[in-house]
This record gives sequence, C-alpha cells and structure tokens, in this order.
Amino acid sequence: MLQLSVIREQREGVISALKKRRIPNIEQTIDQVLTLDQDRRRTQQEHDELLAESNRIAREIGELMKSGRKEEAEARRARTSDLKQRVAALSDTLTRTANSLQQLLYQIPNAPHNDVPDGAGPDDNVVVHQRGSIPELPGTAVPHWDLIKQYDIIDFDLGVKLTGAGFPVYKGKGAKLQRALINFFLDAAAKKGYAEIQPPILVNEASGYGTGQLPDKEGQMYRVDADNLYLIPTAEVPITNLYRDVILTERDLPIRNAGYTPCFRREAGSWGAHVRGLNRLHQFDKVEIVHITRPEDSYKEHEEMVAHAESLLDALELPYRRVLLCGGDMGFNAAKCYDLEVFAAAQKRWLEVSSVSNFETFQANRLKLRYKDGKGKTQLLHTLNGSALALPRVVAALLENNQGPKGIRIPAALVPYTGFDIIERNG
RNA sequence: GGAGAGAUGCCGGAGCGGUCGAACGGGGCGGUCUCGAAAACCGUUGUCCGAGCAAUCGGACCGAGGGUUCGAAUCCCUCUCUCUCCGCCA
Repeated sequence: MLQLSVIREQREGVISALKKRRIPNIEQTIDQVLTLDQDRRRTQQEHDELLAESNRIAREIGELMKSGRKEEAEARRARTSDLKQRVAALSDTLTRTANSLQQLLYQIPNAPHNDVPDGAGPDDNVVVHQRGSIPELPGTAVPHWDLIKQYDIIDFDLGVKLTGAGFPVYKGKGAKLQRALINFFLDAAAKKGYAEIQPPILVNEASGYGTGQLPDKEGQMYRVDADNLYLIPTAEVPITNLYRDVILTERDLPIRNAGYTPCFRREAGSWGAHVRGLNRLHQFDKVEIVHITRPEDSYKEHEEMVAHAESLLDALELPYRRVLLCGGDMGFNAAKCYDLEVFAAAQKRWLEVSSVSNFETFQANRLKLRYKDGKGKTQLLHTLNGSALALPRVVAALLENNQGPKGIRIPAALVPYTGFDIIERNG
C-alpha cells in the first residue's frame, strides 16, 4: 500500500499519478484518506495525554502504598475511574479510525511512475522495441494445440481425467522440454549472480497479505481449507515474503533471488475466446526473479531484470517485443511494468511470457521490509519481480515457430538441456 | 493421530503484580591497545505511532486477541504457532 507520509506530503503528485490508471473520483478517495489520517492523529494525541496522566497516577499510587500512606493512595484511586472510561472510549475511536484508514489504503493501487503512459487498457500500452525475426510458416502450419496431439507430448484430456481443465500432462519429450527450460532458465540466472531459492509452494495468510494477493485477489488463489493455506500463484509470494518484517543493512543489498516453482491460478472468470491450449492454465511452471534494492537503485535494476528476461528469449531464438504497460493495464501493486510478449507464429498472436514490475515501496510497506541507510535511518526498500520466464507460452511459441517437415526444431541453446534437437512425429 | 513442554530484544536466557524496554551472557557496531590481527578493556546496540525545526518529550509493543487491577512481561480466558516423545511415513 501507499505510504501515508507520501500521500500527506505529495497529495497532488499522487493524485495525478493515480489518474493515469483512470480511477474514478480519486481526489475524493485521497482526501478521505487525509481526513481520516487527521482524525486519527488528533484522537491519538488526546488518547496519549490521558494515558500519560493515568500512568502518572498509577505510579504515584505505587509509591504511596509502599510508604504506607493508604488514604492518599485511595484518594487517587478514585480519580482514575473516570480517566479510564475516557481512555477506553478514545481508544475505541482510535482503532476504528485506524481500521477505516487501513481499509481505504488497501483499496488504492500503486501510483504509476512518471514514465508510465496514461491509458485505459491494452491499446494504450507502448511497444518499446521488437526483436528477433518472425518466421514465415507454410500454409500447413498449425497452432500448438494441434501440434501437441500430433507429437503426443502434452495431453489435456489426461489432465482432465486426473484433475480438470487447465492441468495438462506433459509426456516424453514434452516433459523433458519442461525440465530443460526450467534448468536453462535457472542456470542463466545463476550465471548472472542470482541466488537460487526453492521455496514452499503453499503459503499462509500473512504471506498472502505481504505481497498483496490478499485481500483483493483471494478468489484467484487455490485455498487449502483444512490448514488455511494457499497454493502460490507465483514464486513472487514466498520469495518476497522471505523478507517480511526484516530490517536489512546496506551491505545486504541488492538482493537478487531466483526460483523455480509451479504456479497455481484459479483464473476465475478469465477464460475467453483466445484461451486455448497452453495460452492459459491453472497450473504452470515459472522461474521468477526477485530484486530488493535501495530506492535510488530500483529503476536501474528494473532495466537489468527486463534485459535478463529478454536475453533468455534471444537465446531461444524467439521473436518478442517489450511493452511498457499503461496506467490502466498495470497490476494493482506495480509502479512501472514491462511485459515481454513472444510471437506465436501459427496463432499469429503475441503472448505474454514475462511481466517485470517495480513495486517501489508499495509491497515493502506492507511487508515491513526496511533497511538502515548510510545515516542509520530506517527506511523502506524497493521490491521488484519478474518472470524469467513462464513456460507454457514459451513452449507454445517454440512449438509453433519451429515446426517443420521433419518435426519441431529445438533451439541450439536448449539442446544441451533436452538432449535432443528435434521432436519427431511418432510413427 | 496420541502425550507433554514452551513462546521474552539479533541469538541464548532471567524476570517478587508497581521503580522492566526489560538482569546476565553471546553477537553486532564504535573506540583504546597493535605494524596489523587476536585477546583484553571501555562505550554503544529495538520497532512503531504522535508532538516538535531540533534537542527532546508522550504513547504502544515481552506470540495474537480479550479480561482482572489504580497499575500486568508477570494473574485469568481464548486463539495461533513452535518444540520433544510415541505412532505413521517420502
């Protein structure tokens, strides 16, 4: 959530930034925050003064009792009951006001960075650049959902049998390809100096709140009711929550973690016409990178993260473009976000395979993730994360773009990992 | 699943209902000594909220939430979590 101090000190800036998200009535919401904040502070002042008084009397009673002056102690005792009632009432108001303030803050998304274009939706996103060459496929080329059947490498029907729609079964070279991509991505991250993390894929409620999946995206996560745990929708959740309630020192920074996990998303209500095959799944594999940096370093690191994700697509010889998301298309937590989209040549569609975001202090504020700066002052850090990369759509593009008369060609960079350079037709 | 124990500061660990933000030890940081280091010695070492330009002052926090009391880390209740033993088991 946004920092109250920032809203207080830069009201206009916050409002104009949030307007890029095209949120209706944002001024009113922000002013409501400021009013509640004022109320809260006024109440606290009054509350603290009364408590101080009451603490003072209690101390005096203690001393009087000790020196045996019972009557004087009794006299003071009588004075406290009225004080107590007033403190209780104020304390009640204080909690209520603080709660309303908190609730309101939870509902306000992050303020977009200066670079973020104003816009309502995907059409207002800006293509930063496009790389790689788009293959010319023959007329006989087919989308990946046909290829996986022809080559018998991914089976959706079996997944339905075991679990349900959106839980594919990877078979033979299809399964090997998954494993190869995961290892390739992890090795690439290790070469860039990332520390590898293998986190739990079930997390508790506190972790869900820490990275902002809760409360707003409750319905998008699978919940294990018996134990009140959630299946992670992304490794971002456990890997970032590693640093919940942590105060780092400057020497620890920057932190660069990478981790592979399966990801689980209910995707309630988001199945549409274009959602076929690997384009959207309930369970998928992803290597995630997470950076934690000093505020002044985060945008430099953000660029490095996207560049790293792009280098993976370069190595896989996939055509892609980098898209700077506009205010209206950006996730709730992000201040700035790039998407990487690969071109799946048979579908003739751009598919998002990575989303790299700088959250600035938005997550850190909830996580209470801070560091001591050079002057010994404790302040919030910046958190960033990105996919590097999510597998299914990479696989979709690999299959579609590399299909040929002999089979599906595996890009050279991946061959050491797969152990084969082509997926041939069975029989 | 059964039985028991516990939750205190960066860690270990003490804590009669008042003077406890908390003894003591370790660690960290700064310093003295040293060519340097170790050792020794000295000092220092929490977070959040509020007021203030600041020094500083007030309030809160000893797993979480309630209660008793003029006063709770200390007493009572509820919840959560952790550990140990037994059972089961990759």
